This record gives sequence, structure tokens and C-alpha cells, in this order.
Amino acid sequence: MTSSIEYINKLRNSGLRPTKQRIKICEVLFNKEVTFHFTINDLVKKIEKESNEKISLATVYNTVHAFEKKGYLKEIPIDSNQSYFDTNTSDHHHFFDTSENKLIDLEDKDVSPIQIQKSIPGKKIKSIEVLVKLDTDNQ
Amino acid sequence: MTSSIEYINKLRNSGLRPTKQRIKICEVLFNKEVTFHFTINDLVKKIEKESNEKISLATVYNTVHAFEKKGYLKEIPIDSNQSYFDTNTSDHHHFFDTSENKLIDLEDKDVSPIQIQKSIPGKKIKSIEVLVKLDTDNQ
DNA sequence: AAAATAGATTAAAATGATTCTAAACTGTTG
DNA sequence: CAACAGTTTAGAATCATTTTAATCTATTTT
Repeated sequence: MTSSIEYINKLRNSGLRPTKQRIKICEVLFNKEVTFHFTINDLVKKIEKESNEKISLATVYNTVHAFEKKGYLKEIPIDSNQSYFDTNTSDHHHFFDTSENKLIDLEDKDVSPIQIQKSIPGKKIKSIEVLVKLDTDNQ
Repeated sequence: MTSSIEYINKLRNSGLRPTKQRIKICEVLFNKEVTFHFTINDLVKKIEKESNEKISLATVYNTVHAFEKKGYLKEIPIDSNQSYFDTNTSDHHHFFDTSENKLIDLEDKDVSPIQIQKSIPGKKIKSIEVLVKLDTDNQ
């Protein structure tokens, strides 16, 4: 449980004005003991459920992108028609259950360390992400 | 260089009728000594450049999906607004250059072997893919 | 080889996620 | 409080992809 004052500070310190909408989105995203994955659509539903005021869809998009830019959210690469985000911004990998379109965290200890022995001149590695696709095991 | 007769057989053997359009797309995709990555848009441009007849966009989509289903193409998970496909269907990983939106193959020998120590009941692993994001190295 | 049929192609419309626009609103600074 | 810059908003626009339904074609049947 984090109080809104802390979100206000966090936002101000990031150069983002602490608006009512952003604070509400912080509460929905970060006021949890566990991290989770979501699409914009999921987030909109969550906001509706957890509050009375409605936030415009454009604002939800703006805010998620602003938070991503500041490093408070991570987008997860999935070949899907919608974007998936993660409130866990630490270095970790994912399962993607293709039968239910659900993401599951893989802790770092569950994946052997990954080393890349190739480099591209003029480019630097920004991230290394493993996606393990799962399917129903119909024996 | 593969002759159209071989594509016709390949298509027939997969239960796909060897139509003029599918044969042309086979030629554009598979008549190369090297594998490559493409978006639907890239493919349409390639077809236009390499032939006179025009293939409807819907057919290009249909065909790419049919080929993917048959295992002749692989979709690569990228958090982008368009789908990327690979004519190299072998098990391998990728760099994604975020400044140019370009994919680069990583050979298997360039990535340390990956082991997943976690399993999800009732699910089996379908694929393990590493995406290494690159950015311009401004010193 | 013509007829029947199942599958494929097509242009155009529909869909759906995301982005843009421009007007109204609000937090911050002096 | 005034002024300004940043933010929110509804609705329009965009763009990749999918759907529709009519036409066409490869294959099978007769």
C-alpha cells in the first residue's frame, strides 16, 4: 500500500505533473503486492472496476507510454495485435500461454544465464528477453 | 534456384492448391540462397518488383498465414504494430535493431544454451525465443 | 472432356488497436 | 491571481489485419 503522496512525489520527480488521472493509474498499477501483466484494455477495465471516475482512453495510452518511457513499465514483445505491459520492470523473462493469451513470469533463477557471443558494430544491447511459448499438453 | 514444379509439389503435398499466386509467392520467398525477414508490406513490394502481375493484399495475408501454419514461415515476436516473418524456420534467435526496425539473425552458436527450470502443469513448451534489442551506440 | 464441387482470389468494406487533433482544463511559477 | 506550459478529452483519423460475398480455378466426378 503506497499513499498518493508518494505517487505525487514519484511523478513530480520524474517531471510528470501529478494529475488526478495519473495518480489513479499509479494506484491501479502499483498499489499491489504483486506485479502483473496487462493490455490497455485490461487496464481500462481495472480502472473502471476500482474507481468511479472514468479516464479517457487517450489518457490511458498517454500515461502508459509516459510510464514506460520513465521506466515504470515494460512492454513485452509478443507477436500479438495488442501490446502487453509488465509492472515488473526488473530483468526477467516470460512464458506466453498461446491457448489462453496469458503471460506468466519466469524468474531469473528459472532461466539459465544467457550470453550473446555476437556484436553488431555501432550498436549496443539494450535488453535480452526470452519468450517461452506454451501450448496445451494434450498428451 | 528451385523450379516451379518443385513448389507445385510442395504445395500439393501440404494440401494447398498450387495456384499462380502461391507459386509466385514461393518464388519470392524461397527462391533465394539466403533466408530473410519481412513484413507483409515488404513482401508486397518484393512481389511487385519481381513480377508483373499484382496479387491482392488479402491473398498475400492468406498465403503467408497458410505457409506459417504449414511450417514454411515463422512469425517472430516483436512488440511492434506489424508482424514480422522469417523464412528461416529453424530454431534460432534474433537481434532487433530498434533504431532501424530491422531484424538480424543470431546463429545458435552465438547464444548460450537456454534451459528453463520451471514448468506449468498441463502445458508444454512450444518454442523458446530470445530477442536481443539493439540501440545505436552513441558512445 | 464437360459438369460439379470445393477451395482460392479479389476488391471493397469492416474491424480494432493505437495515434492524432484541437479545444477545454489544470498544475505550476512568478 | 495571471500567465503559461503541460494534460485531458471526445471524437476523428490512421493503419495493419480480417471479413465478406462474388467471381474464378484446380481438382474430382461423371
